[in-house]
Amino acid sequence: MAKTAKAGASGRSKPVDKVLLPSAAIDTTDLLGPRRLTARDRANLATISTRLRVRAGTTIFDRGDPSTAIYSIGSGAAVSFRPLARNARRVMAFLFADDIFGLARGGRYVNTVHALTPLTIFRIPTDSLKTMLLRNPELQLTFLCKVTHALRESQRHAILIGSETPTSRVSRFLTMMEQAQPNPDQDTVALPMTRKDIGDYLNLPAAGVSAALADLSKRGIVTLDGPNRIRIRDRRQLTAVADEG
Amino acid sequence: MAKTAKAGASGRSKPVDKVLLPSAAIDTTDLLGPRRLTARDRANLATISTRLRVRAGTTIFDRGDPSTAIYSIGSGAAVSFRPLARNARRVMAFLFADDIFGLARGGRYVNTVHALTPLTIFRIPTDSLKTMLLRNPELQLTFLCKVTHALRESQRHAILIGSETPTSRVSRFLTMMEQAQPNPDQDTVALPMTRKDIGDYLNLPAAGVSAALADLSKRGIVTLDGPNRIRIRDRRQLTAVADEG
DNA sequence: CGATGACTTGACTTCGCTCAAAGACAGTGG
DNA sequence: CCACTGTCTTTGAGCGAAGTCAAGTCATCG
Repeated sequence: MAKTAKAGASGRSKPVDKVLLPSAAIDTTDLLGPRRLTARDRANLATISTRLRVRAGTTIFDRGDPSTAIYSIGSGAAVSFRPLARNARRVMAFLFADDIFGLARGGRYVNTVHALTPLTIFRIPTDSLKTMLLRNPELQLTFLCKVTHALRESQRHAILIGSETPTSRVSRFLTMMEQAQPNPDQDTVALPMTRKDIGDYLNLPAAGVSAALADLSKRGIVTLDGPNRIRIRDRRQLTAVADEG
Repeated sequence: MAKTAKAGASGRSKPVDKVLLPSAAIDTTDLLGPRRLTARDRANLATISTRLRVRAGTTIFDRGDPSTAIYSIGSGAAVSFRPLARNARRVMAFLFADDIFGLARGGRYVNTVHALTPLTIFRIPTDSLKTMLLRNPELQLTFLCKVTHALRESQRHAILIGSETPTSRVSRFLTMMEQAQPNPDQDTVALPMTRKDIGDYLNLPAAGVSAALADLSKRGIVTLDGPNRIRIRDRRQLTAVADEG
């Protein structure tokens, strides 16, 4: 390590020797590949979690609600978003089976979570979970890895938002959705969310999402089997468009 | 919980009943306030970490390098970024004292990290750390909280990038930098990075950053004590501009 | 069968990016 | 001590792309 590089703060700027005091953010760890929950872990978690069924359109919790539990998705799809000024919102993530949600700060949920489809979820009280994690370091490591993975996803999201063109963003989004929810059908991607949801995730107006999809369609890269199912025709071009944006 | 809401997928779109298979992302946990390392934790970590000093401009590691350790910053500032196509890059985070970095995937670092200033860092081999975390669940919980915090920061970053106007983005950025590196001087913010660094973080051209700062300056909201030190004149307006973008 | 909500499409307008040139320092070497 | 050089920064002009808005279509639901 420690290769040379163009000076960090040269020219006009003083080298700014040490400056700067403590902080708290992170960039982060990994420690191991994608750890899956073991059968025993699942059994343990089952003892402290309750299973719930909710209808499509339900709000699981709102940003600002007291956070007493975290949740895991058994089946279905949900959307996690943050309300912004001028009643806009930023969609932070789409959630599918095995995803965990319930990010909190200061005892309050940070994001609002909506069910996009009928959902089965597992509710795990925070304090029980904490006790269990402290008694079971292996299980805790699994959670650490899961959060780390969420961090990587969030970073991909930040990159996604920054992509130049709308078409590029949508292309990337399609490949992400395909990875997130494995093959319901080969070469086909389910979109259980509205164009506005997608737009709020990609930082695009809903009309822009439509336009980008139309663009991809005209180029023969995808076809629309109804508004909520996309068929990928040319995977190579799709990733090409995604990358060069 | 479970309030009603406008139907998730109504109108033309079929309710898309359950669909969707396993995945791995997360939204996430918190479990506790910002846990600080205890004196004993620090002592323990000291036994497996080595202290390094690096010059400004040094590359600590590149994206793709084998990841054998994670790092913690003792003092100084660094930037973590990801190279993109067309030799652009996306800055993922600016790192200051007490921040951890070294996010990896599949045994490779995900981001490149550059020293912006002279740096003292602590190198912690991954496998030693893993062993220690498994033996010390309390310490591991601290790490879990740190990663969770990093996740929150990354989500803020995603929101930041999506902010409408350049001026709004820069305003938000200034308040973030102020929080990240506590008061070197009241109402003053140090910027140990170049305009291009800031732009690559905010998804703005360097010229756009300058323009936005000039804008804030003309409005009397900030003044520039040299290019690398900003003085905040009107905190109320600053946050107002940040929010309404 | 009418109403609602989602999606699509097109025209207009504006905002921000691209590009280029000038200005300002810090460090260097004479 | 001073001029030089390279880098970073600032500023301005022109242009293109993308967001806004509104109208039209379609499917589903009551």
